[in-house]
Amino acid sequence: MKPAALPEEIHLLPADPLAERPGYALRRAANAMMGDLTSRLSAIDMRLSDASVMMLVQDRIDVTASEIGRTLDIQRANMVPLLNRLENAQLVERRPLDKRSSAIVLTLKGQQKLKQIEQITATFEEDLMERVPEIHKPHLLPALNALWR
Amino acid sequence: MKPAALPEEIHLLPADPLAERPGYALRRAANAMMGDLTSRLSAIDMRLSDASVMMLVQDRIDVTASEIGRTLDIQRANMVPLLNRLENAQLVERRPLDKRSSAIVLTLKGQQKLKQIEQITATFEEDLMERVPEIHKPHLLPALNALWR
DNA sequence: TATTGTTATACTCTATAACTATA
DNA sequence: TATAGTTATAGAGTATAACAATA
Repeated sequence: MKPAALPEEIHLLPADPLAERPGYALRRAANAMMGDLTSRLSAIDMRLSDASVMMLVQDRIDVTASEIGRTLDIQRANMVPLLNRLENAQLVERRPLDKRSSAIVLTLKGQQKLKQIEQITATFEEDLMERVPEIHKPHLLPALNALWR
Repeated sequence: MKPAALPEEIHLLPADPLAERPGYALRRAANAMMGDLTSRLSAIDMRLSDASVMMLVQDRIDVTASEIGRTLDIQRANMVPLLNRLENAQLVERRPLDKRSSAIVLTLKGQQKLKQIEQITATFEEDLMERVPEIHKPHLLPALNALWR
């Protein structure tokens, strides 16, 4: 049985019929979100993927480039230029674990940059969730995570 | 006040701390969704953007390339190769409205293709929503639309 | 004067294949 | 034998700037 339309949808005319499609709405929402966050992070010379790597590295010890890639769904090959950029900016270091792999660790400068990243993302997430009506708010994250985890 | 954690989150250990971030979850969910749908649509030689254009054109009369672009957030310049592809595949026609703009209309073949698109997307959307726990389901679409509309 | 369609181009992100050195 | 790191490259998708013709 189809659930009844929720209050805030009733008055919306389908000027764009695609907006009723969950896949389309998901795509547009993600694009809007990424555009906004990309622009905010560019103020501190960070890309989305840079920031996600920095945040992941913080929480783990002896994490390798391959592990980061598997966790964040970034191809192993694409981790190389990404980490090179971060290393050239002296934000991370490669510390050899054995003769073929290295732990990626934040430098002091990297830890400072991470604080900026966290300020920006915290404000960003507030602004993001502020747009969502109160009734829907607690459902968004678990619904999204159900779609990919 | 922060709402209490919902039941299905309680047992989840934050193996990936980024999964608690709504922006990150939105990005991953959208990527997973797009990968799936892209692969399904490739079976009938359609891309995501092709399918969205076909579905939009169906519902409107005398819609121009520029209007489609504005509605779907596709640059005017990028509409040209897209529509050329669809026209070469004899799925749409350009019907001159005046001396500078044309209405984009589905051909008979295009209408048949659209039926295939609708079958695929309907099944896709069922599979997509099936992954979302019942309590969250009615909240997903309105929450997503609040993020970009 | 603003808009449409168009061309050409550049840039980012992502994917793939292959290679070596090591576990 | 499988995996880590790397190189090189190719492909999507998207963005920008410019132009002629027309509203």
